[in-house]
Amino acid sequence: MPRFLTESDENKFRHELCDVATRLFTEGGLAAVTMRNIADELGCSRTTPYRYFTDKADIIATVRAAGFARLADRLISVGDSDDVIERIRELGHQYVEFAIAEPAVYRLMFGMSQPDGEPSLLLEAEVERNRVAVRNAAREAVAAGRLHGDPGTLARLYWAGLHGLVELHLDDKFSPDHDLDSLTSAMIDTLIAGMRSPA
Amino acid sequence: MPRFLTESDENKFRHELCDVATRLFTEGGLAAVTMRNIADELGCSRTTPYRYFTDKADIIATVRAAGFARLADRLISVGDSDDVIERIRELGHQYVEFAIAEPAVYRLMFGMSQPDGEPSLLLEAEVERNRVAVRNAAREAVAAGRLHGDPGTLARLYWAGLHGLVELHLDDKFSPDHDLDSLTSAMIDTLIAGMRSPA
DNA sequence: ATCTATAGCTTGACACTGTCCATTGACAAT
DNA sequence: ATTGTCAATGGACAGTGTCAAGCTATAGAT
Repeated sequence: MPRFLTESDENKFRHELCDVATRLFTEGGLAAVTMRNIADELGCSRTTPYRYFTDKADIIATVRAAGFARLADRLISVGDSDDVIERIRELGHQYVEFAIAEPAVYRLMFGMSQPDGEPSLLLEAEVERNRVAVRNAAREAVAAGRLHGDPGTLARLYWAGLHGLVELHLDDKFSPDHDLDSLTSAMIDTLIAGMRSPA
Repeated sequence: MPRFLTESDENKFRHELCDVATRLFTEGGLAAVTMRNIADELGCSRTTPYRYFTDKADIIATVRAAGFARLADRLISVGDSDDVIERIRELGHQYVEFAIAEPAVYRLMFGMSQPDGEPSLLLEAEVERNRVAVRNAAREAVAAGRLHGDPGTLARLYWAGLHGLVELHLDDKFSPDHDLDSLTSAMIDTLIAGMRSPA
């Protein structure tokens, strides 16, 4: 009988490949993420990854899923402050901080949604973790009477506002002289202020 | 002396190629936008476009610029209503309507910002037209005393909120049961409400 | 200790991409 | 009619993702 791969062996390889792909993308953009480059960096043949991933698309999806996982960890790490509003503020700042810390990955996470084939379940699960992190914060604020409206709607608006801010900043769509930090605070303040008064 | 190309000849070819590329992208995604496909659709050789465009990147940039031009036309077409706030509302709805009308182009416009080479001046100019359209509306509202804050900041927040909403919708990042129209109204109302009270 | 069946890896193709470059074709001025 | 030259073409070339056949090394059977 030949040598068999432990499940932890598979996971280890997948993890290492994911790290390499992430680094290649961060350093050289999508053009640098090539099967040959990944293989060279990993010290294996160019077709070896096909044992562990079905596609190159599968690899990209895994990199994106890992990014969403790190973002969700950040959002969840925002502890229960005594002030619910303050917690929402901190959550927003953590969101933007992640985007600034990993701009390349952030753009890959949101800019590569292609309606091809069946979507990665792992990716979908990690996105959901982010959803609930924001939704929980909104729900608590509404329950505490500090915000008014449908928690689901409020969560979506909050996420969208922050995401739009980050994307336009990363794409340099804003006028040249803008400070993302103060703009982030302004967005958070404006949204929260708008959510305070009953509809 | 050989046959020379009129400047209008060049513009005509460029325009037709841009239309073809836009259609190919809308129908088959980025993978369908290939020099050979464009050439076949245009009835010319695969290298002929290189007389009119420097690169494939130049072609993509032109398609994006045309998209920004159509969006800017929409935003500018929002007439001076007697109510400044109502004008801002209508501008927001027009923005989202464009994204829904041309989702593929919208994603190309915002999802293809690569820090490669020198940026297309035409593209930059069309983006600026969008900026001023939103900024003017914000400026007027502040001048009329209906909104409070720095007009530039308000314009950026408004654009970012709408853009984030559209992107998360197009990328299916929201929970399954959401209505973009009502979400758009909610975003507009929330932002405007938050911008009403002095900071 | 030897043999063998086979999981995992590798190499060689293939179709495809964008783009350069030499060649061809067609036309305006002489 | 000749000619000079711009525009268009088709043949390459390096690069891509991926399939398929062959190779290697090893775990279990003898």
